[in-house]
Amino acid sequence: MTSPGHPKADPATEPVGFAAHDHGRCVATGIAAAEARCSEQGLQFTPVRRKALEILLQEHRALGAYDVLDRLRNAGFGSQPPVAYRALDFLVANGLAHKIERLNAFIACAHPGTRHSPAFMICRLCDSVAEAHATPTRGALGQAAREAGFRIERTVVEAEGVCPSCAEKADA
Amino acid sequence: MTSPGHPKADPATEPVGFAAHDHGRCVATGIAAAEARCSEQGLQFTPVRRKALEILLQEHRALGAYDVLDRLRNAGFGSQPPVAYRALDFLVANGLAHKIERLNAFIACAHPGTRHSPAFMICRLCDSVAEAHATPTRGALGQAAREAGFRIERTVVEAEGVCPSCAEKADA
DNA sequence: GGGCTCCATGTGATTTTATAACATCGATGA
DNA sequence: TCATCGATGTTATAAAATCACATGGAGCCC
Repeated sequence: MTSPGHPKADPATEPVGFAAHDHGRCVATGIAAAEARCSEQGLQFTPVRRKALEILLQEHRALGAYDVLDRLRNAGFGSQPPVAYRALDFLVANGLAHKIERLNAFIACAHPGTRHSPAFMICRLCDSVAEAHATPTRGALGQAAREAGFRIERTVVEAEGVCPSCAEKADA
Repeated sequence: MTSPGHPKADPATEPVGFAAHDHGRCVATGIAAAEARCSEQGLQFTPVRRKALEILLQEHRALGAYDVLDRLRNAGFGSQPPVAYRALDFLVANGLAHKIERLNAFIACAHPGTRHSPAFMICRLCDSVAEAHATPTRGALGQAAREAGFRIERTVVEAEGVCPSCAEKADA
């Protein structure tokens, strides 16, 4: 079934988002962007919410709500599912995180502040997830919607496959 | 495929998949296509699997696995979750049905037999679902994948919004 | 200050969705 | 005959998400 020999990537050392980068900076800019957005819009960026976003920003992969809950509990917050779900719902509702439907899991938004329809590339070997922009109204789906008279409000676009670094390992 | 354009008032005709059509025919052709495909590929189109597909074909909306399970039970099949999940897994694995990730639910394939990347339009008001074709490698996502070196194997494309018939009702 | 509302947080309990683990049975074929 | 395989069935459990309700602080009006 699952092919052996492809250890999960270590998020602290692996190229993430499929490209090497200064990861500490991701977290800092993510939090800063969230603060900016919240103060702009009069939203409460409370401690749980901030911590939940930090948790997501630590990784370039999607975390299940219960993973987030564990870490929130360890950080001294409540320990029941609604604690995590409420924080995540807030982040998602305000464009600071996204839900990956295919994985029933959540990831910090990689382009906070900009209005966008996200699209995701999910590596089935190392579980890393990269965010790209989708253009739902263009392309085949947009055309089908126009022809059918369907009004698109929101799109889920997720590609599953193999990321470059896992493909390289597989070749070797 | 089903051709539109029936005069209204035929009880077998209801606007589904956002367009009026002879629905009884959907079921019949769906089952026929499945039979063809299975015999072609040496797959066992067993009674539970056939019934599960029939159940999905009855509706142009996505059914949860437990809805399907209820109906299978009523039809005399086993009553435990794996009964439904296994039948649904078979249908999905062989292109006879799709899972709508956004809804954690399943729908019969509208284009059985043809290889395709499905895309769905989900009405949030009446829960109807229409299937269209996606062209994942074209468009923004395909380009992002090529640039990143990501190999796409499978895509989830789901648009949530309002179908024409609900939009009309809302206007009124 | 007192009382009010609003909203965020916390809890226990439950529902919904999905899998694990194992027994049986019929078809196939050595 | 009997070994194997795949399909079906069962019980039990895991994983994901929500419900219902209590508490507590921030802001506000009087």
